[in-house]
Amino acid sequence: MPRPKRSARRPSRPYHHGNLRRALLDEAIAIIGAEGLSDVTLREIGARLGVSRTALYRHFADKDALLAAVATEGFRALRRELVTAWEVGGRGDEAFRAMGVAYVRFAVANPAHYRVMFGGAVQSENPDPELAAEGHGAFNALVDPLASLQRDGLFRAEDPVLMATYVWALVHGMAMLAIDGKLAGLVEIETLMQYAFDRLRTGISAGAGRAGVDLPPARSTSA
Amino acid sequence: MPRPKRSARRPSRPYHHGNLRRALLDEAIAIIGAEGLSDVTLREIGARLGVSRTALYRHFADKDALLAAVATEGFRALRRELVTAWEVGGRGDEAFRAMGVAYVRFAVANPAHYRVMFGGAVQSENPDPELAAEGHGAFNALVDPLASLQRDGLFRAEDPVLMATYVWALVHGMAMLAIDGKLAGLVEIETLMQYAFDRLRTGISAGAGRAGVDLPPARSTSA
DNA sequence: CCTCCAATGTTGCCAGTGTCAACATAGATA
DNA sequence: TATCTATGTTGACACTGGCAACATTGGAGG
Repeated sequence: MPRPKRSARRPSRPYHHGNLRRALLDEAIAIIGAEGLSDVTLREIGARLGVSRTALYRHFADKDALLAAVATEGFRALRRELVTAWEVGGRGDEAFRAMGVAYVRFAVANPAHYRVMFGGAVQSENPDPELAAEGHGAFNALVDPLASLQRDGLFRAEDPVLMATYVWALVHGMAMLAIDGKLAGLVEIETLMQYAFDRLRTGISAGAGRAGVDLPPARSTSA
Repeated sequence: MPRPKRSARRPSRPYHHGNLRRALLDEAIAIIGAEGLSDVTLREIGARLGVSRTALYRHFADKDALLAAVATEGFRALRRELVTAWEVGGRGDEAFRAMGVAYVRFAVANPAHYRVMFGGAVQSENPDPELAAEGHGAFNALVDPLASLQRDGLFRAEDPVLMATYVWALVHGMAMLAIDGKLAGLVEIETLMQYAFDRLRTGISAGAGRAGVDLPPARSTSA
């Protein structure tokens, strides 16, 4: 069922667009957010920008390169969310939980975009250094706070990269299950998060208290 | 780059195949395992079976229905792995860890198939009751042992579905990160698993011992 | 046995996709 | 001003999933 294409070319735009690369990227992200990945088609992007379908090839090697750039933008935005949560939260124990919540909420709020960031559509072939760099950046937004909490004696003093990967797997898993609708009828994602972060804390915390007994009251992550 | 198509139709096969539905399914799974999801094309499947490209439509509504069936088979196989790990492992604490290891290894061994089981290619539209049922079956292979360990007083006595979902998110997250190559240069998946299951155990166990102190020695999951 | 029909498989065709080669245009540079 | 190069366009092509119309068959009823 062919959607009615809006936005035929603006009557009098110059032959050269000026900043087409950026526009293509933004339009792709917009479509992903509004319609979904399957509606991201070179022809559709071109049509919306009033530009021909192959104009894109002057700015990206191919469609995968465009999606890699989309993914890169995603990691950049995600890192911003994480850093904000950490700093606004007070850079402590609770702020770390807030980062986890922010991570999952980002994925749930932008499911298609989040899938592009992972999902084999991209990374398998050409490694795209920019994407890798931005991905590491987002990961480090997790590692650094964690190492800091270890230094403060709040978390177990273990390889912070290993611990961060563990935490990453947990939030990524919750995000993916939520996005793919696998939690329907089981649990609300917010409920799962609160439970998971409690159990996570018990698992990695260095604090006193017997295992199986909750640590001091701590909860406030606006949920 | 068009691959050379092998297996032109066998000279004298009867017009009616006999059990084409099963053959289509197996061939799709075979291609997914050997080449990847993007090589699963109706024409390719037909060619390999020496059957026309649209024969499939007498057995599946469309390509998504075929993939849903593939996913269903995947959940069935996964559940078998889990149940085996639990029973062979002795239905105890260690057997539970073995289930986790088996889960992640299944995904890593069959990455494309595992992606079909999740990944939006399938479940979003027509719910496919068979797929849902088999998915719940695999999930219950996790819930039941967990509830059993709770009854034995080994794990915290909490909503077993909630706890199982938490565990599921963790193994799913590790599996996806590994499959998507996001762990490259960070950690080996087996190392991550061993660490994660130690921390998980500390988090959900009801046992004595101070938090932050490892529980009694327990490790043997052939890794 | 024959007849007929529903199930199964095939062929022709269509719209839609990503991509390339050849061409067009225009901003910058000499 | 002349020309060069970056940028954008047009016309193909091979490939995909899917439908409609047709072909072939095995089996059920007479």
